Amino acid sequence: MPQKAKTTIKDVARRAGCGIATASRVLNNSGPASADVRKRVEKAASDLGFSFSAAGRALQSRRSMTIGCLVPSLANPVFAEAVQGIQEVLSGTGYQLLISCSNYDGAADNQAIETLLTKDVDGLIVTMVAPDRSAALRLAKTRNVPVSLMFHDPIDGLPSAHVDNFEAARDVARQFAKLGHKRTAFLSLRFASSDRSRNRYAGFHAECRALGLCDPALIELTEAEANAPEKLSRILAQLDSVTAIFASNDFLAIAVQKAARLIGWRVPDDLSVVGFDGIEIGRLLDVPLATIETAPEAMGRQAAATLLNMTQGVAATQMPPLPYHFRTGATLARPGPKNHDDDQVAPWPPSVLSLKTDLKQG
Amino acid sequence: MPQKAKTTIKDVARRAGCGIATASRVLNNSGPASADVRKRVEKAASDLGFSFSAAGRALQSRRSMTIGCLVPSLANPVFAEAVQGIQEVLSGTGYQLLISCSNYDGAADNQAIETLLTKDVDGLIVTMVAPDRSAALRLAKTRNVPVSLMFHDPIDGLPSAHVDNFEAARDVARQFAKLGHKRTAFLSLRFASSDRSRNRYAGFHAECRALGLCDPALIELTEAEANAPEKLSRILAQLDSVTAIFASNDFLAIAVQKAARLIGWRVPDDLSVVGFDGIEIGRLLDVPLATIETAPEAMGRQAAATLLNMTQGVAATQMPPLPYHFRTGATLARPGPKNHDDDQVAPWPPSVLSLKTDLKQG
DNA sequence: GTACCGTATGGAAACGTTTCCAATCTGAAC
DNA sequence: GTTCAGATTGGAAACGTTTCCATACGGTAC
Repeated sequence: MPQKAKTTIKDVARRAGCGIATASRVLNNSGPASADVRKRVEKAASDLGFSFSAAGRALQSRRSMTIGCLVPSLANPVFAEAVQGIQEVLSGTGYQLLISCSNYDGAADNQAIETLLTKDVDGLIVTMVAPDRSAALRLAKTRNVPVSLMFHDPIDGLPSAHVDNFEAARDVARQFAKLGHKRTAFLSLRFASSDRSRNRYAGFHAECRALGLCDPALIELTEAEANAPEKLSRILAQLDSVTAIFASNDFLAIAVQKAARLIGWRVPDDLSVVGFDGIEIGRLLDVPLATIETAPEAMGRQAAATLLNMTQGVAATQMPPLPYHFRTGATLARPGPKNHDDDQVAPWPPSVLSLKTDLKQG
Repeated sequence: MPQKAKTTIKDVARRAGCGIATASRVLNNSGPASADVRKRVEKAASDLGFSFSAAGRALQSRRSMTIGCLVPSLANPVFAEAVQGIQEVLSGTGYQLLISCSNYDGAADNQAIETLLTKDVDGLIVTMVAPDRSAALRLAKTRNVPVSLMFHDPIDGLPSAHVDNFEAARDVARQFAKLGHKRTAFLSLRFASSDRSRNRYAGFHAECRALGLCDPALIELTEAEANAPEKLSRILAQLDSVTAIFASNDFLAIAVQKAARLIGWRVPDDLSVVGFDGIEIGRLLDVPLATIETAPEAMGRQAAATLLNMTQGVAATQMPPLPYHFRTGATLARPGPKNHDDDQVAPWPPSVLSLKTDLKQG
C-alpha cells in the first residue's frame, strides 16, 4: 500500500496556501486569480499529480460527461463501424462512450437502456429491436435524456441517422428487372427483430410488383442455417426457379454464393446474388459482391453530432437519410440459359414462405 | 419543462415518512428495517420512479462501477469481438464498459488511458501499441487501478489474455515446410505498431530457419497498398520465387489472393496463402482460407474475468495462453510445377525488404 | 481623510449517496 | 415495576466538486 488516498483539490489548495474555491477557479480557468496564486496552484497540482474526480464533478454539475450507446452486437461489423464513427466525433469533446450490446434481444434492449440511464448518461445513441414501443426509451424521455437513433427510420420525434432501406431495396429490384430476372427471393436473418430487414423486404417487394416481377419469396433463416453452407444449400435447392437473390446483408450474400456452388449452381450464371451494407471485404473478394453500399461510420458520426447538439439544448433535428450506392459486382448478371424458358409462372413450392403483405414500417 | 428535478432518496424518505438512512437501508437491503417501513419505502420509491444517482454513489463509495477499455479500432472485427466478449462477462455484474479507440496511434493510446483514468474507472482492459513503455499505464499502477491486457504477451506483471503468436506462427512455417515450400514471405500491416505482428514474424522466421527454409521476406504494407489490389499485385510481382505467403491477418490474406489472381497466379497452385485470426467469413468463402484460428471473444472474456478478480483484491493471475488452431483450407497446397526447379536459392531482388534479426518481443 | 469601486479571495452550502453512531423502542426476564 | 438486550431508527458526517456570497484589499476620485 505505498499509495495513500487520492489527492483532492483540497490537498492542492492546502499546498498552494490558498482556499479551495481559488484552487478550483485556477484549475478550471473559471474566475479571477492573481498571477502569483495561479502559479502556486499550478505547481502544487502538478507536484501532487492532481487530477479531478469525475464523481465529484458529476455530482456537483449534474452531468456525467458520458454518452450511452446500445447496439445489437459488435460482432456485426456494421455496428462496430458505427460505434467507431461515434467515437470519432466524441473524442476531444470530453464525452466518453459507455457501450452495451443486446444480442438482438428485445428484452435485453430495454434492460440495457435502463442500466445506462442508471449510470446517469447525458445522452443515448440507440439501435434496438423495437424503438417505437420501448418502455425504456420512454423513461429516457421522462428523464429528459436526449436520444438519437441509428439505422432506424425516424420514430416518435426521435432523430435517426439512417439510410432509406425501402428506397435502397427498390434499387435492387430495378437492377434485377433490368437484367431480365423474374423470379427472386429475399433472404433474411432475424426478420422479426430487425426493422431494417423488414423495410428492405418491403421496398424490394413493392418494386418487384411495380415492375411486374413475381412477388419475391421471403426466406427467414436461422443463425444455424446461415452459417452452415450445407443447410443453406438445401434451402436454396427448393428455390429452383429463382434466378436472383437479394440477401439482407453481405455476410448472408457470401454464404449464399458458397451454398449455391455446393449444389452446382454457378454465380452469377445460374443465380445472381446481391447483398446489403457494402462491407469492405466484399470488394476484395475474388468474385466481388454486388451490394448496396452504405456508410455505417458516417451513421455513427451523424448520430453523435446530432446528440451532441441536443445535449446543448438545441432541439432535435432530423437530418436527411444518408446516401447509399448500388455497387455492382461479379455476382450479378442476366439470368443464364437454364432459366430462359421460365416465363411461365409456376406456384411456389409449399415449403417456401412468401409474404404478400406490405410490411413497410410497422 | 414538465419534469422537475430528479427525485432523490431524500424525496423517497420524506414520502415514506422515514429517515434517509432507513430508506437507503431498505433500497439496498443493507440493514435492518421493519416490514412496515420496508413496504412504505418500496411503495414510495416506485411511486416516485426513483433510481439511484450513479454520481452520488460513486462519490461516496469511491467506485464508479465502470471499466475502461482501449483497443486500436473497432473496425477490426478481431477487436470488436473481443469487446463483445468483455461485455458478455461484465453484463450482470453491475459494471459498465467505457470504450476508447486509438486508431493504432501510440500517442493516442496514452492520451486515451489518461482520459479513462480521469473518469475514475475501476479497472482497465487494454490493447495498445507499446504497453511496455506506456507512461499512462504506469500512472494506472500508481493510482492502484488494476489493468488487464488483451492480445499482448504478458508484460511487467500485467496479466494478459492472449494467444502465443510466436508458437502459432511456427505452426504455419511447419505447414509450409511439410508441403515442400522453400521460399516464403510474411506480409504485414503496421509492423511497427503491432507486437502481435512482430511476434508472428519472429516465430515464423525462427521456424523457417530451424527447418532449413529460406529466411522469409518481410513485407510491410501501407494501408493504401493493402486495400488496392492493383498496388498489392505490383508488390507480389516482385516476389516471383515465393511460393507461400503468410499474411499477418485474414483480411490481408484475402486481399493477397485477389492480387495474385490479378497477375495471373493461381491460388493455391502458384501461390499458397495462409492468414491469421480465423475470422468467420474465411470459412464461408468460395475458396476457404487457410489460417490460424483464434478466439478473440474468449480473449475478451478472459481479460474481463481476470480484471474482475483484481477489482476484488485478488492478486493478478496470469492464465495460460488461449488455444489456437491451424485451420487448413483451399488456399494452401504443395507448390505447383512452375516453381519446382527452384531448389537453387537465388538472392532476393533488392527491392524486397528482408529482416534477418529475431524480433521476438522487444 | 473619506467614500467608493473593482478585483482577489475563501468560507460554506449544495449535489446524492452510504454509514457510523447514538437514540429510541420493544418485549422478556427479574 | 425495573432493567437490559436486541432490534429499529434517524441525525450527521463524509465523499470531491463548483459556485454563491461576503469579506478584504488596493487604489482612485472627491
